[in-house]
Amino acid sequence: MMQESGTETKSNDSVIQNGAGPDNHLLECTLRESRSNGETPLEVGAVELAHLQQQQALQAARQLLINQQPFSGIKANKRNDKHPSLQVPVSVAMMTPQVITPQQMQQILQQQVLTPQQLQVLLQQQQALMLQQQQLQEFYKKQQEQLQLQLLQQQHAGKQPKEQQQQQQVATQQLAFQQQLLQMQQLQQQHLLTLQRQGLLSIQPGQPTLPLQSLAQGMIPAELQQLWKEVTGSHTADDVVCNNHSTLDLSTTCVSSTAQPKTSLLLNSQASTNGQASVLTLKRESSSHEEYTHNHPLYGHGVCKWPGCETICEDFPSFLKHLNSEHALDDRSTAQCRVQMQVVQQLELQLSKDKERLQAMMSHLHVKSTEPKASPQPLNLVSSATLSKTASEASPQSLPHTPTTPTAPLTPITQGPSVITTTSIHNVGPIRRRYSDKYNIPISSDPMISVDFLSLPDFAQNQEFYKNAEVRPPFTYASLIRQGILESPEKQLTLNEIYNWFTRQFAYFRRNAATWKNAVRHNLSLHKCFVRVENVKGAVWTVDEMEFQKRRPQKISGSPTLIKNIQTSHAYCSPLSAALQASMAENSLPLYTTASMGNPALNSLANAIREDLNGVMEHTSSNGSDSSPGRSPMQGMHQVHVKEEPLDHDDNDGPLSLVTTANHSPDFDRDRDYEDEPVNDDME
DNA sequence: ACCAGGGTAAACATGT
DNA sequence: GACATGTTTACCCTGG
Repeated sequence: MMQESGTETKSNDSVIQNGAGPDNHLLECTLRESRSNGETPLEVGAVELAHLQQQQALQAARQLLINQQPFSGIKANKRNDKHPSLQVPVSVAMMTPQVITPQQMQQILQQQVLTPQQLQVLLQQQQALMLQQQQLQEFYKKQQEQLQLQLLQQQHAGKQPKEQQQQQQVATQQLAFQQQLLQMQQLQQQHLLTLQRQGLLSIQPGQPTLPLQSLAQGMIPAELQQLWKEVTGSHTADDVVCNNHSTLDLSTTCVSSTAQPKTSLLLNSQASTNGQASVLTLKRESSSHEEYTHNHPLYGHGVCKWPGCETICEDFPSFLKHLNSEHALDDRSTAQCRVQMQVVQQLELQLSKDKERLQAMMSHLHVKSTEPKASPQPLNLVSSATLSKTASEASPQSLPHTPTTPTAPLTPITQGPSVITTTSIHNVGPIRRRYSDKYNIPISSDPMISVDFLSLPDFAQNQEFYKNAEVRPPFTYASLIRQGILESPEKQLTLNEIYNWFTRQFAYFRRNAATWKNAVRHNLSLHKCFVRVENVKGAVWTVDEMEFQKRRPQKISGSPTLIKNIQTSHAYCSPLSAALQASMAENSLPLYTTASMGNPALNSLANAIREDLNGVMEHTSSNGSDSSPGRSPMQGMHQVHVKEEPLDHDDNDGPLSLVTTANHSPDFDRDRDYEDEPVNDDME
């Protein structure tokens, strides 16, 4: 048994590494490549860039999806280690970090300039973009396959007009989707630009390509329109007339005769390089030449950033010369500028659509983070005021050291599929006091609140977040251990299984295993609510729910905050009252059956009962011998001690039979009274 | 300042 | 002896 569990632990550890390591590895690789790209004078075409960035987004999206499942993500991570993204039919070149990589998001976090709401919105927008890109990419691939198939057919069967038409249609569709992909990419650029403009994201010196391209391609339509007016003058009116839409839909029929067709944009054709933007450039140069010398939107890394140009200019004067000569005011440049405006406009529209879609998705998923109500912040998105300290707490790197190290790096928060809701937090168990306030959990401004548990649906919902986000769960070890045990089908787990549960449910516990495992063992031994039961297979740990309830600090009546929260927070949905539990136990009901736990109605009822009793019993606990603040008022009333009878329960599979006893130790921990547990003594 | 709860580290014992 | 498991103690931090 011991050997077996030991093997399990080892394999589990390896799984942990596989689960967390490749992920980081992938991200690090992405970052590295991005940075190396920024330092490389060579450039790739926009299409290739778009493909690569879309693959990045795909990777991230896959990661998000994969991580929703406990173990599949580990395998997927392994797969990601091999960089399957490079198999896409694009030339493998340098990657420009125009997709907001997790590192960048982490950077944002570290800069502590984002409010949680902002961050949440950004993350979700990014996620939505990634997913949409994935869809487009898949569709694009299908179109590509179809095109190739038809090409083959054509080769064998000879060319026929219909097939040619079909082929053309497919090609057109493909181009359209390519354009969509490019637009998605540019949307992300704009997204990033918005971040930059808001000062939320600073671009490191090693990544000059990013801001330049973003600036070049992510201009706000209003600015472009103004620019357009300045540059084109009388042409503007024609544009408006020409537009089929009220916006800047500059179709190819509208642009001038020398205008590039739509495909030229997405294919990044080597359009002749002369354009009217140079006028503006000159205008700017005349005003503040120095200012734009190193920050010209159209110049970066010795390369002209005019769309489709990429002419190498050794220095800024040569670039200016090139700009004046090649991108002068002519129809072609005008057309290019129009196309760019159109792209920007469509990006704006796309962004608004994506926002709407995001809202719909969130409302569908009952995500509460964007609710306008007070302090609906997700757990991981702490307020900026407390970000630093919380970050150190939440950082997996900070796990081994003491909580007094606020300088620890911020946790790389991987965006999880769900967001922590305040209601569900309290369903788990006691919130770790020192973290609860930092996490800005509105409901628990009183750290002594003891709303808890037995709401596995809610808990599972939050678990989805913690499975992916390396955020330290704000629950005590005892609560987590208990949750893990109660989630097990037999309400009992071996130590190793508890370990596995931790690593499975919390990305945070996939690191520093020695630390938290020690803490788990410590808590198991320390807290009386955890009962060790030996059977043939070995020792398993169970939860003495009454003991667990006893430790709950009860200051409900004395806490105006709590009272207020109770009134305003729909009673936390699910805590099962101790009274109800006791009643169930007395009636030989399966205390921890999944049915009872998964019944929201029952949980609500239990919660109401519990709250009422808490309020009533606060001052009626007549057990004078127990003045422990950790004692629940319920215990004075019931004095029911759920205890295990190992002799009665089947060694193999049967759930533990629960009998009630009348006596128990009042203290939850420290004074663990083993006389109360003759079973264990007997067994040991 | 004190206390309690919680986290972390570590020593130690025991069993495999 | 190595390792897993379990117990215990000590120290620290946080919040009341």
